[in-house]
Amino acid sequence: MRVVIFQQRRGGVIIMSESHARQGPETRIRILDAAEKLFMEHGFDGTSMRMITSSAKVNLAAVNYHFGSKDALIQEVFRRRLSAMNKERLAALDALTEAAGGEPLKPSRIVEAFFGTSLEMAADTEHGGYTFMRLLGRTYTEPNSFVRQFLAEEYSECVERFLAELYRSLPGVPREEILWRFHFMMGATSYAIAGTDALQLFAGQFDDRDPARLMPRLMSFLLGGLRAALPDFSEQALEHRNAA
Amino acid sequence: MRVVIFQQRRGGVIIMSESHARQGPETRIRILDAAEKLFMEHGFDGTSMRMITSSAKVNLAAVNYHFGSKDALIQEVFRRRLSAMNKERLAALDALTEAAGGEPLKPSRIVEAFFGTSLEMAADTEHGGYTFMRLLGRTYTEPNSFVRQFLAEEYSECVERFLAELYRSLPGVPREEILWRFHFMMGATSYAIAGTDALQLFAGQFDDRDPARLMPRLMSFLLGGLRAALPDFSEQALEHRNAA
DNA sequence: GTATGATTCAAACGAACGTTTGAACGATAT
DNA sequence: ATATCGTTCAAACGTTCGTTTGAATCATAC
Repeated sequence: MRVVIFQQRRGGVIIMSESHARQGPETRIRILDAAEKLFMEHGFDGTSMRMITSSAKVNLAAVNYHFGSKDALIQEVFRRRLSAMNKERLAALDALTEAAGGEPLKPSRIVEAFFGTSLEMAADTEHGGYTFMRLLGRTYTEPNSFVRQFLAEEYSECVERFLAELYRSLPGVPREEILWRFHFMMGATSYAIAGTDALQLFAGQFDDRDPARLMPRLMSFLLGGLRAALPDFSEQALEHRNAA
Repeated sequence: MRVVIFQQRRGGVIIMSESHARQGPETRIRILDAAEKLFMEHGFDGTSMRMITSSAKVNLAAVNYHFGSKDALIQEVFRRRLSAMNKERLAALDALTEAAGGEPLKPSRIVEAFFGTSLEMAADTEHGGYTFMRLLGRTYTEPNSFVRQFLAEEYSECVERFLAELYRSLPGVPREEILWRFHFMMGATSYAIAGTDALQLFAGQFDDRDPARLMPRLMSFLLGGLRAALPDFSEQALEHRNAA
């Protein structure tokens, strides 16, 4: 009767390094990489254990041995990337606030620190960053997935700090509007990363997908939206809608 | 040996009206409504035939009898809504161009005609419009789904016409930039509709979800992004990224 | 009333699913 | 050499999947 403690994951790094790879790279990593790619392409339910293990060239039982279950594997796929990404974001924000010396930051700097990190990660096609960012984009829109709860916890601290800086940076703008616009910015960024196919389909002559140009393109759009004139909630808007 | 021709769907309306509803509303409609809701909540793969038929209170075999297969059901879920929505969009655009009498339209009008239609449909919680728009939002981000091909075909004509009007409306802006910004606008709108949970999670104090206010909110953001200053592709941008 | 043809129904089909099992393996420690 | 322990392996577990089947059920046409 073998008992495996899955909470060993963190300390397990030490064990792993002493251990021996029977067939090439570490099995855990191979599984995570394969799962990440397949989850991005086919979703969680559309990806079977057999697809993952055969793609990673490991035995079918390896996932349950190393991670415990399919759900636990999903969580680990997100954990290993999200934590680092949000740490990078917070570090960029810390650098900005320190350089500003107590003064409110420029909105453009805040937006660049947050969404620029997304784009940089998405530009990394060599180490799976691109794959992961597309997976992240499609996971946002899955309402009932248990991953949602996980994402919220992982994001909350980071988003709270960036929102606080945005509030300071735009003192004349109601916080509710900033919150909404932050939401819109996330949507635009998510599509910029994940939805290239969608754009390509109804626009055949579409060539310039140079990731180096995506950054200034997206930033122009985001900042234009963030600094746009405030919405008009008067009855004029209602008349306007009825007329249309 | 019973033979069922599934291509009867269109002419089938006549047959259906002569027919008799053995148990309340038409079985087809009940299935489509239940499937739409379940697909939105759990995705295509996460929704089983048994979930659909038990939710619609019909026999398990009813889906295969009326639609032929699960995939065909998925297509029909989209077809019955998408066609009407894009027709409405094109009608709105026709009304605008006619009123303008050959002159280029104002960008704000074009954006309102396209994305306003999305919001209006999403505001309809009584007839399933809201459910469908959320389903649509999550389907955009599923790369390998066969529905993607279907969506592209259904959208292409409509998007082409709106893009053409945007080009005419913004003669000084490179078409590639307009295309990208249209893409960004689709992302922001999709999140505005589908991603309310995401926003709520990391912003607990979030109250104002009044759909009547969403329209001017989103329009301000979209137009601000569309009319933003053009991106700077000079080497300055690269230096800037290295500095950050 | 009887034949017709569309629809519903309970039951079953083979295939694929996530997971478990116990033996085999291989490097390290004694 | 032998015992130990983490890992891999082939095989099987019970469950659920989408789909099919053939009989039962209904309103209509004759």
